[in-house]
Amino acid sequence: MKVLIVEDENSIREVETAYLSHAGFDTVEAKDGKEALEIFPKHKFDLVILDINLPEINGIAVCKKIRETSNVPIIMVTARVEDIDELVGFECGADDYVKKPFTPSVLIARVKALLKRISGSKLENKYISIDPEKMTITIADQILEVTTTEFNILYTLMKSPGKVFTRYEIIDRAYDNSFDTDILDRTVDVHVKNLRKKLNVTKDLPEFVITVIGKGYKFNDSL
Amino acid sequence: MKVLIVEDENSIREVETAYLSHAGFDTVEAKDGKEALEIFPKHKFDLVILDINLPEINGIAVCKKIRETSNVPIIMVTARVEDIDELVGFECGADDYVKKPFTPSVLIARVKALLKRISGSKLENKYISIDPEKMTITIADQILEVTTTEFNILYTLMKSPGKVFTRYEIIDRAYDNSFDTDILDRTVDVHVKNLRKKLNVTKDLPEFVITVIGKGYKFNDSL
DNA sequence: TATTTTCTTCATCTATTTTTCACAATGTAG
DNA sequence: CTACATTGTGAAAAATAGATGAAGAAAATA
Repeated sequence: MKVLIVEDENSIREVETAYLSHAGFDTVEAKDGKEALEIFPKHKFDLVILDINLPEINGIAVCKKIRETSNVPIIMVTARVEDIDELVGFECGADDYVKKPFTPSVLIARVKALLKRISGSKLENKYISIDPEKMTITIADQILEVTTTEFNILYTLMKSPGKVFTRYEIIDRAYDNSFDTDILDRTVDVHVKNLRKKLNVTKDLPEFVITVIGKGYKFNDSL
Repeated sequence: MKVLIVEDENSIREVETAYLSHAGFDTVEAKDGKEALEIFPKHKFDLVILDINLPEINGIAVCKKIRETSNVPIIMVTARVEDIDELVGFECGADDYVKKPFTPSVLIARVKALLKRISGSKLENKYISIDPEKMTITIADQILEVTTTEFNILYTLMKSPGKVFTRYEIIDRAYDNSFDTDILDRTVDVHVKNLRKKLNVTKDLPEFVITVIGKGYKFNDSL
């Protein structure tokens, strides 16, 4: 788990880094908005912690800029409560707000909570919506009934649209860490077949699960 | 996997070497920047760990010098957080930064993470972009459909632009380590032919895969 | 325990890819 | 320029990979 910490005050930034590292996160620091935007595309961050009052480019602008290319979870940090009030009304795309001063444990708690929230959150596009909490798949206003395995496979693929998963990767992720699975990779084919049949509720639907011959499957990322 | 460790303090260098060796890496040590630049071209390193504060030639200069001839992954190490801040903004070409003091396990984790990140990362230039994760090739905003073998061949060549690969080297690398392949080398010609046809999406494109008569093929490195 | 549902395996069919081959085209050395 | 070697190419054959239906095993439910 990689976190980008954007904060101009050295002391605060170091504390944030120290605690997040200690909590097992990989951290990268940026001391102003310009630097943050330079660093951001060079890594694959799972979360961004962003101070609002930054020199040069302020946090809100950084947040909007990041949102142009990424849905990475963002936590905004500020000393002024008024900022938070404004921000919440004012759509900047952040996922959570934390008020300074905060204790490190509060920050860690918020980070973990956000990651958990995001990781289990709905995924949707124009055609399909999938809700892991309710374990439902909705297409064209129809709620589909799929099995747990089918759901997990679709959810795995859909979390990273376009990324090609091998059959073994799919087994690893869609089955609850059951490491000793000596399941044949061909089993995935059968689940995909059944899933496709269920997803195909109306005509004119695009192909959701795409076969990548010689590799595995991916979720259609051109939707 | 061969790692070059550049660090002037004996005790730290020894610890780094010990842990990396234990983790299965082949290590070579250099105790200053001058030595590093002498040793570097003599081996084929998969990664470089580079201290910033070195006598004579500092780490940043070493990094830039290495970058003139190689894209080897580089991890910069420093005791001063300010260094990292500066560096990240300041393009020196390193791929990751680690703050001293670090525990050995942190170093190993970063090394592994970096190698993983690099190994599966996108390659691109002005004309073409190739994404191993999505297994896609993009030219002039068009996503091409190529087979697994074609993709692997292009990816192999593109990872080392300008380097000439014999047909057998291509077979070795583009096929999943299936050593006992008794495939004719001319098969590569056919794949290259088909690949070229697919890459040729618009006019005015440069030649991507170049024939080196009597040797093999290389990726055009003048793009 | 009986019943139902889900999961896995297997055999078969179909689609796609990979390889080979023969010949054309091109490059190279004398 | 000729003769030889190497590469390009289209098409057929061979090999591989994926889709599918069905059946038994396993798991969940009643």
